[in-house]
Amino acid sequence: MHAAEEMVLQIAEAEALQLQLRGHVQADVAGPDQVTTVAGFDVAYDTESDVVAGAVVILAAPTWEVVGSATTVGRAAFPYVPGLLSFRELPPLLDAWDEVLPKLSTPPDLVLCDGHGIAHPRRFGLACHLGITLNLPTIGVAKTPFVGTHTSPGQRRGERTEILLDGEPVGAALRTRDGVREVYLSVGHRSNLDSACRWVLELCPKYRLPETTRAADRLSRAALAAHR
DNA sequence: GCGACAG
DNA sequence: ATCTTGTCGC
Repeated sequence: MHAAEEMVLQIAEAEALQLQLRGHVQADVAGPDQVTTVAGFDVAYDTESDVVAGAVVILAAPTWEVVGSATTVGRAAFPYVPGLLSFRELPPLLDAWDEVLPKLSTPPDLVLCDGHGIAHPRRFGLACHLGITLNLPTIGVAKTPFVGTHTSPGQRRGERTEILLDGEPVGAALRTRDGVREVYLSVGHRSNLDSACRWVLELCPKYRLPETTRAADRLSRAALAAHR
Protein backbone atom coordinates (compact mmCIF):
# COMPACT_ATOMS: atom_id res chain seq x y z
CA MET A 1 0.00 0.00 0.00
CA HIS A 2 1.22 3.48 -0.86
CA ALA A 3 1.98 6.18 1.67
CA ALA A 4 -0.93 8.29 0.47
CA GLU A 5 -3.33 5.43 1.08
CA GLU A 6 -1.92 4.84 4.55
CA MET A 7 -2.54 8.48 5.31
CA VAL A 8 -6.17 8.24 4.27
CA LEU A 9 -6.61 5.40 6.75
CA GLN A 10 -4.81 7.26 9.53
CA ILE A 11 -7.08 10.22 8.99
CA ALA A 12 -10.17 8.04 9.16
CA GLU A 13 -8.88 6.43 12.36
CA ALA A 14 -8.13 9.80 13.91
CA GLU A 15 -11.63 11.08 13.14
CA ALA A 16 -13.16 7.93 14.60
CA LEU A 17 -11.07 8.35 17.75
CA GLN A 18 -12.32 11.92 18.11
CA LEU A 19 -15.93 10.74 17.99
CA GLN A 20 -15.13 8.24 20.73
CA LEU A 21 -13.14 10.56 22.98
CA ARG A 22 -15.52 13.50 22.74
CA GLY A 23 -17.87 11.60 24.99
CA HIS A 24 -15.52 12.35 27.89
CA VAL A 25 -15.45 16.11 27.42
CA GLN A 26 -17.01 18.22 30.18
CA ALA A 27 -17.78 21.56 28.59
CA ASP A 28 -20.55 22.85 30.83
CA VAL A 29 -19.30 22.39 34.38
CA ALA A 30 -17.87 24.84 36.90
CA GLY A 31 -14.37 26.01 36.00
CA PRO A 32 -11.70 26.75 38.59
CA ASP A 33 -12.69 29.65 40.85
CA GLN A 34 -9.16 30.21 42.06
CA VAL A 35 -6.05 29.88 39.94
CA THR A 36 -2.65 29.77 41.59
CA THR A 37 -0.75 28.49 38.58
CA VAL A 38 -1.70 28.09 34.94
CA ALA A 39 0.01 26.13 32.17
CA GLY A 40 0.45 27.30 28.59
CA PHE A 41 1.37 25.09 25.64
CA ASP A 42 2.67 25.79 22.14
CA VAL A 43 4.52 24.17 19.24
CA ALA A 44 6.99 25.79 16.82
CA TYR A 45 7.78 24.37 13.38
CA ASP A 46 10.93 24.45 11.30
CA THR A 47 10.46 25.83 7.80
CA GLU A 48 12.49 23.30 5.86
CA SER A 49 12.24 20.09 7.86
CA ASP A 50 9.82 18.13 9.99
CA VAL A 51 11.53 19.23 13.21
CA VAL A 52 9.16 20.59 15.82
CA ALA A 53 9.64 22.06 19.30
CA GLY A 54 7.04 21.69 22.01
CA ALA A 55 6.94 23.98 25.02
CA VAL A 56 5.03 24.23 28.27
CA VAL A 57 5.21 27.17 30.63
CA ILE A 58 3.88 27.52 34.16
CA LEU A 59 2.76 31.00 35.21
CA ALA A 60 1.87 32.14 38.71
CA ALA A 61 -1.03 34.41 39.62
CA PRO A 62 -1.57 37.29 39.86
CA THR A 63 1.41 38.66 37.92
CA TRP A 64 1.72 35.65 35.57
CA GLU A 65 5.46 35.45 36.00
CA VAL A 66 7.04 32.28 34.62
CA VAL A 67 7.77 29.85 37.44
CA GLY A 68 8.41 26.71 35.44
CA SER A 69 8.92 25.47 31.90
CA ALA A 70 10.13 22.66 29.69
CA THR A 71 10.81 22.18 25.98
CA THR A 72 11.36 19.18 23.75
CA VAL A 73 12.53 18.87 20.16
CA GLY A 74 11.40 16.07 17.89
CA ARG A 75 9.90 15.29 14.51
CA ALA A 76 6.33 15.78 13.38
CA ALA A 77 4.65 12.41 12.93
CA PHE A 78 1.32 13.65 11.58
CA PRO A 79 0.61 16.30 8.91
CA TYR A 80 -1.48 19.37 9.44
CA VAL A 81 -5.03 18.44 8.57
CA PRO A 82 -7.75 20.96 9.48
CA GLY A 83 -9.79 19.33 12.22
CA LEU A 84 -6.98 16.98 13.27
CA LEU A 85 -4.51 19.44 14.76
CA SER A 86 -4.24 17.53 18.04
CA PHE A 87 -2.80 14.48 16.28
CA ARG A 88 0.03 16.67 15.09
CA GLU A 89 0.63 18.74 18.22
CA LEU A 90 -0.23 16.47 21.12
CA PRO A 91 2.94 14.33 20.98
CA PRO A 92 5.38 17.26 21.34
CA LEU A 93 3.13 18.91 23.93
CA LEU A 94 2.91 15.79 26.06
CA ASP A 95 6.67 15.29 25.80
CA ALA A 96 7.14 18.75 27.28
CA TRP A 97 4.50 18.03 29.93
CA ASP A 98 6.34 14.88 31.04
CA GLU A 99 9.45 16.99 31.49
CA VAL A 100 7.86 19.69 33.60
CA LEU A 101 5.44 17.69 35.74
CA PRO A 102 8.09 16.13 38.06
CA LYS A 103 9.36 19.63 38.81
CA LEU A 104 6.00 20.89 40.05
CA SER A 105 4.84 20.70 43.64
CA THR A 106 1.23 21.01 42.44
CA PRO A 107 -0.33 20.53 39.03
CA PRO A 108 -1.62 23.75 37.41
CA ASP A 109 -5.22 24.78 38.11
CA LEU A 110 -5.85 25.65 34.49
CA VAL A 111 -4.39 24.94 31.05
CA LEU A 112 -4.46 27.09 27.90
CA CYS A 113 -3.37 26.17 24.42
CA ASP A 114 -3.44 27.63 20.91
CA GLY A 115 -6.36 26.53 18.77
CA HIS A 116 -9.95 25.61 19.55
CA GLY A 117 -11.74 23.38 22.02
CA ILE A 118 -15.33 22.38 21.27
CA ALA A 119 -15.56 25.02 18.52
CA HIS A 120 -14.57 22.26 16.14
CA PRO A 121 -16.25 20.24 13.35
CA ARG A 122 -16.63 17.26 15.71
CA ARG A 123 -16.57 19.30 18.93
CA PHE A 124 -13.17 17.89 19.79
CA GLY A 125 -10.38 20.33 19.08
CA LEU A 126 -6.85 20.36 20.48
CA ALA A 127 -7.92 21.89 23.81
CA CYS A 128 -10.39 19.04 24.37
CA HIS A 129 -7.87 16.34 23.51
CA LEU A 130 -5.26 17.94 25.76
CA GLY A 131 -7.79 18.43 28.55
CA ILE A 132 -9.04 14.86 28.75
CA THR A 133 -5.49 13.54 28.39
CA LEU A 134 -4.22 15.62 31.31
CA ASN A 135 -7.57 15.55 33.13
CA LEU A 136 -7.31 19.28 33.81
CA PRO A 137 -9.51 22.31 33.08
CA THR A 138 -8.54 23.48 29.60
CA ILE A 139 -9.33 26.46 27.36
CA GLY A 140 -8.50 26.80 23.67
CA VAL A 141 -7.62 30.30 22.48
CA ALA A 142 -7.34 30.77 18.72
CA LYS A 143 -6.27 33.80 16.68
CA THR A 144 -8.69 33.03 13.85
CA PRO A 145 -12.17 31.48 13.67
CA PHE A 146 -12.58 27.91 12.52
CA VAL A 147 -16.19 26.76 12.60
CA GLY A 148 -19.57 28.32 13.30
CA THR A 149 -20.80 31.87 12.97
CA HIS A 150 -20.40 34.97 15.11
CA THR A 151 -20.90 38.69 14.99
CA SER A 152 -18.24 41.20 15.92
CA PRO A 153 -18.20 42.15 19.62
CA GLY A 154 -18.07 45.79 20.76
CA GLN A 155 -14.73 47.57 20.69
CA ARG A 156 -14.18 47.56 24.45
CA ARG A 157 -12.09 45.03 26.35
CA GLY A 158 -14.30 42.33 27.81
CA GLU A 159 -17.04 42.59 25.21
CA ARG A 160 -17.89 39.33 23.53
CA THR A 161 -20.28 37.50 21.23
CA GLU A 162 -21.12 33.84 20.98
CA ILE A 163 -19.79 31.49 18.33
CA LEU A 164 -22.76 29.42 17.18
CA LEU A 165 -22.50 25.98 15.59
CA ASP A 166 -25.70 24.22 14.56
CA GLY A 167 -27.57 26.75 16.66
CA GLU A 168 -25.59 26.02 19.81
CA PRO A 169 -23.04 28.27 21.56
CA VAL A 170 -19.65 26.58 21.31
CA GLY A 171 -17.33 29.47 22.05
CA ALA A 172 -16.87 33.23 22.12
CA ALA A 173 -15.29 36.00 20.12
CA LEU A 174 -13.72 38.00 22.95
CA ARG A 175 -12.17 41.47 22.85
CA THR A 176 -9.16 41.29 25.16
CA ARG A 177 -8.01 44.89 24.54
CA ASP A 178 -9.83 48.06 23.50
CA GLY A 179 -9.96 48.40 19.73
CA VAL A 180 -7.86 45.33 18.97
CA ARG A 181 -9.22 42.41 17.01
CA GLU A 182 -10.85 39.69 19.04
CA VAL A 183 -9.62 36.22 19.99
CA TYR A 184 -11.72 33.10 19.58
CA LEU A 185 -11.97 30.91 22.60
CA SER A 186 -13.79 27.74 23.50
CA VAL A 187 -13.85 25.32 26.37
CA GLY A 188 -11.58 22.33 26.09
CA HIS A 189 -12.52 20.40 29.23
CA ARG A 190 -13.84 20.82 32.79
CA SER A 191 -15.04 24.40 32.34
CA ASN A 192 -17.78 26.51 30.80
CA LEU A 193 -17.88 29.53 28.53
CA ASP A 194 -18.34 32.21 31.23
CA SER A 195 -15.46 30.86 33.29
CA ALA A 196 -13.27 30.52 30.20
CA CYS A 197 -13.89 34.15 29.21
CA ARG A 198 -13.17 35.30 32.74
CA TRP A 199 -9.81 33.54 32.94
CA VAL A 200 -8.73 34.51 29.44
CA LEU A 201 -9.37 38.15 30.32
CA GLU A 202 -7.38 37.72 33.53
CA LEU A 203 -4.55 36.32 31.46
CA CYS A 204 -4.64 39.28 29.05
CA PRO A 205 -3.80 42.25 31.32
CA LYS A 206 -1.75 43.99 28.65
CA TYR A 207 -1.76 42.28 25.27
CA ARG A 208 -4.27 40.75 22.89
CA LEU A 209 -3.07 37.21 23.51
CA PRO A 210 -2.92 35.48 26.90
CA GLU A 211 0.40 35.60 28.74
CA THR A 212 0.45 31.80 28.56
CA THR A 213 0.34 31.89 24.76
CA ARG A 214 3.00 34.58 24.55
CA ALA A 215 5.39 32.83 26.91
CA ALA A 216 4.92 29.38 25.36
CA ASP A 217 5.34 30.80 21.87
CA ARG A 218 8.61 32.52 22.78
CA LEU A 219 9.94 29.42 24.46
CA SER A 220 9.06 26.97 21.67
CA ARG A 221 10.68 29.24 19.09
CA ALA A 222 13.79 29.61 21.19
CA ALA A 223 14.05 25.84 21.60
CA LEU A 224 13.74 25.38 17.85
CA ALA A 225 16.36 28.04 17.13
CA ALA A 226 18.77 26.56 19.68
CA HIS A 227 18.45 23.18 18.03
CA ARG A 228 19.28 24.27 14.47
C1' DG B 1 -19.52 20.69 -7.70
C1' DC B 2 -16.61 24.56 -5.43
C1' DG B 3 -14.29 26.80 -1.88
C1' DA B 4 -12.78 27.13 2.87
C1' DC B 5 -10.06 25.14 6.37
C1' DA B 6 -7.21 26.00 14.19
C1' DG B 7 -1.64 25.51 13.83
C1' DA C 1 2.79 27.28 11.42
C1' DT C 2 6.40 30.17 8.53
C1' DC C 3 8.42 33.64 5.07
C1' DT C 4 9.12 39.30 5.55
C1' DT C 5 9.60 46.05 5.23
C1' DG C 6 7.85 49.53 6.03
C1' DT C 7 4.56 52.03 8.36
C1' DC C 8 0.78 54.04 11.24
C1' DG C 9 -0.14 55.50 15.92
C1' DC C 10 0.48 56.27 20.96
